[in-house]
Amino acid sequence: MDQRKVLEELLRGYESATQLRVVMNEKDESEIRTLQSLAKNVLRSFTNTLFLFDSHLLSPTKSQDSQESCKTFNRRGCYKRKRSKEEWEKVSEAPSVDGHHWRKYGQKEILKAKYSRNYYRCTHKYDQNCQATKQVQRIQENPPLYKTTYFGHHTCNDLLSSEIILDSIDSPSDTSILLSFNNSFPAPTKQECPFLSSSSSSSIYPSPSLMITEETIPSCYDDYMLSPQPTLDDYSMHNNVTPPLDHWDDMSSAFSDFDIDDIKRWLNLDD
DNA sequence: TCTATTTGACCACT
DNA sequence: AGTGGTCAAATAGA
Repeated sequence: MDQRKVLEELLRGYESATQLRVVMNEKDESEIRTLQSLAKNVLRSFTNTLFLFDSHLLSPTKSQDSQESCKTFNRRGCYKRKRSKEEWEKVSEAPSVDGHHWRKYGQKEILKAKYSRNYYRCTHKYDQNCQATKQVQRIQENPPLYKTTYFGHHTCNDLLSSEIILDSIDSPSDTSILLSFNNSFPAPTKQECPFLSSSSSSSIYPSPSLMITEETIPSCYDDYMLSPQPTLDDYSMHNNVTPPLDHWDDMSSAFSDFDIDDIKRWLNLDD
């Protein structure tokens, strides 16, 4: 599958939806409320998908082949130093909320680093043999910047990782809309995206199929992916559900890492 | 009591 | 030998 064409198509849809929104804003609001809602969902879907591409494709992934010399021991402190998993980094103003449940298992002072590095593993490491881990390190004070390095993909069945929650923003009676993913297309995946399925450990990465289904979901997951800012001070609290966004314009702030220009630049550069 | 975090120890890697 | 990744006992909190 040509990822470039997917991106270009998504960009077209995104920009069309944006224009549609502008046009609708100029009309009688009461008449087009339904259309507005639909347009919001369309635009949000494009935004979400572009966000995925932005963070997954445009951020180069270092693939680290492991040292087979690593051995597993039973004694304390013995471990496989490097796993044969992919790794990738993400730098953000806040420790990224990625929709997975992590358990901190270590903290180290790193040489020449101002801040200590925190080590996390998937909560389902043992019950579901999920090998995903991540390291979070603060790299800057003002504004706070955190570098998160992910190792391996989730193989656990984590609810938040397998479904995208896209409920309507301004219509309380609306049923939630889930954006489901399957493994139809080969594409990279990252844990920092709360809405990307990672249930497969195969080399075929999950990719959004833009299949939208309506389901009722627990309210605690409402607007999960639209959380504008995760808790900064205590990363261990990153599973908290942040308040829902009430305004359309908050969409942009919800995707601090999503840069439409980055995607456009990437498309041009690759020509 | 159960679960998550902290932290010192241990060991692989360079 | 120094550094960094992981383990697991101790501790904290719900």
